[in-house]
Amino acid sequence: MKNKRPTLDDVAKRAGVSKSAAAAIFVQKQSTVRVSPETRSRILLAAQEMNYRPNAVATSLRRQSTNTIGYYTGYVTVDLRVPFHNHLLNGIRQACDEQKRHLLLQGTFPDTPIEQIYNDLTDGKIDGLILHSHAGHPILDYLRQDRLPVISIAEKLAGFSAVTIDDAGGSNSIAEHLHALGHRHILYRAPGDVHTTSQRYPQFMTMASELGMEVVRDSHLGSFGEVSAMEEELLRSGGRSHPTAIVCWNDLFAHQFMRHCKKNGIKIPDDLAVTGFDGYAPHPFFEAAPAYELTTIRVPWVEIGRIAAQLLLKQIGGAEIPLETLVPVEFVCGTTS
Amino acid sequence: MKNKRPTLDDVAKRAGVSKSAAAAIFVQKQSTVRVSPETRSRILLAAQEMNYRPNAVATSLRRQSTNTIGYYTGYVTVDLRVPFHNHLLNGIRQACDEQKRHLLLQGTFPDTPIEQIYNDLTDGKIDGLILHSHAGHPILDYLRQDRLPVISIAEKLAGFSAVTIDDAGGSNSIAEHLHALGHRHILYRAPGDVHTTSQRYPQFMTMASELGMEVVRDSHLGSFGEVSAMEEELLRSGGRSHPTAIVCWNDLFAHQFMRHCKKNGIKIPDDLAVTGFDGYAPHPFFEAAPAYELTTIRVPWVEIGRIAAQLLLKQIGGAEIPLETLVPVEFVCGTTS
DNA sequence: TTGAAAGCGCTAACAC
DNA sequence: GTGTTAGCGCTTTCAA
Repeated sequence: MKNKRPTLDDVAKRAGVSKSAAAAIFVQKQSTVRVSPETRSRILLAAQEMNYRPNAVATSLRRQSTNTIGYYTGYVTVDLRVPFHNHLLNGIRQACDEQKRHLLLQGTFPDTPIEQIYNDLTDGKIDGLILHSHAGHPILDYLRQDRLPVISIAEKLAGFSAVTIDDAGGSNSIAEHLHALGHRHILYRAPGDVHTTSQRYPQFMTMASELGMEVVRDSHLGSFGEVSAMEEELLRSGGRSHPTAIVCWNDLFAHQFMRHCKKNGIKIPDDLAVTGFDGYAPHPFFEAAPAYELTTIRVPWVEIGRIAAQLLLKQIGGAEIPLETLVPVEFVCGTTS
Repeated sequence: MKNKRPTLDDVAKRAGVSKSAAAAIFVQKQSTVRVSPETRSRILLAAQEMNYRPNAVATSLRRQSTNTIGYYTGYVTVDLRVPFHNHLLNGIRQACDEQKRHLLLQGTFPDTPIEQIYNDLTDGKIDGLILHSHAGHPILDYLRQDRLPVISIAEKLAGFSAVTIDDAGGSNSIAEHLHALGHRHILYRAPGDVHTTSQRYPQFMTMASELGMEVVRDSHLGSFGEVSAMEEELLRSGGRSHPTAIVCWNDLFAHQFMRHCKKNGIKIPDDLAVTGFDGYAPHPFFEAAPAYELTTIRVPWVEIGRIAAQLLLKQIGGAEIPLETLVPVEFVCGTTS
């Protein structure tokens, strides 16, 4: 039973027809070749008897396309347990499902040389790439040399179309919200080196200044938002410019901070208000209710993944797609402010 | 810049050598063909000048293997936001990374006809499959006809190797734990139609009986573990056989139940003890602390994914692998019992 | 050490 | 309508 798999040739021979007659029946798109109903059923019978199924790799080689798209992040290796990745990839998958495409997660670790990554991305296994990276990342120059369709997530990158989110609008909402609550001294928690903050922080600063709030930025944090010595210091000192609200560039940093507060008996929002950014909607059924309902900006990452994949597939199909597609965000008032 | 990509032929021509000489240099495994150092560098130079990279699809066709494995679940469509899926897939990815393989998530939705799924799974795009399904699922018969290497997750399935978890041991631990706490009347929450419970429930029953506990099973639940009318009834009635502990076949059902308790003012664990099963370890940095620390059985799904992928890759490599690999679980005492 | 040639399994243009 | 044929880009055997 487990012999070599039959090829189109085998089927054609058994049905007593030529390869092209048989091919015409299995080819997705309408072939120019016409087959009489009688021949057709003879071929189908033969195929069934032999348990024939077309070989996708041969088809891909011939057609120069694989019906598969890829995802690459230039930040870290993909850990699917991280909400950002699983939400985004879930959206990408949805779009793939709808359009009967496949999603390839290439194997790469942090120390894979860039040429190797470039190779893997452009060696023909995928028809297009969803890219989560930032200006200056070495993969960009490589990809620009290539003809592989690419769409960027969350960041505009010269030479590629992008799906971006309304970081500015979200930052404004938070500034206005805190101002309305009477906060005047803010601590902004963000890493020094991550590019996403480059959108969120300046806008928040601008809006906060306009509203007459003072902002201190702490960028000496652990890469997962652990509380720094400077922060501890600032929180201890009870002076005039003691911050009353902690604005975090993302939810993770907010949760890290709240963990610290819990340990140290700091009451939220009575002693300090805390806000985040990203607002991964918990899965309606599968997630436990979080301990705090964070005030945050909800970014619809699932939807963003879907939109990006849909646009990419259009582009692969030869259509022009807009250079930027801005996805709106939503202010969510929780119990931490 | 963005011309057609050069082929091996192009490189060979430019270097003034034959295709096979050039091939010998790019082929992964040691070729029988030997090339002089001088020729070699001439070829490499030409390749570099033309920005040549081998076409993976052509290689796959020729080699009849793709360095890619797939994942299919026969239960529901893959929602990556569900901890079970993202933990398992994360483990699979880890193994793929380590061995420089790729992971393909095929596009399928619930109503895709089974033949279509079978086709997608066995049309040559993947070298092997990680399967999460149950006895009686129609895909099994199809896959058995094929030569595609398959490894099953969490369930023994005739004809395939499996990575299983110690459901029995975990169930025993819970029974003993509750017994030690003095519980004698238990409500067991499980769906009627899911096969995972077939391992957990009978074992729990056996152990509970041995210990002299009484168990009522409620299987008339919503598919996400919503509380049923019978359960409400049972909880209201305060008779002798009123359950004092609720054992859930998985964490999800436990969380659903606790949500109900919270709404109805039922105190845990004072009024009722609750236990789960699966215990997805929260990601150390990226997840908010859950509202309750559930007493549960921790199943190392990430590790299971890794082990399954490693075994599958061995099998693809031609090695014999054990028919069953049992992964131990760990009792975790939380604050809900 | 190098080159020629035969496929892997399929598609599509073209001739009958 | 149906069959023939030339590749897609690569690997590998075999002969030179």
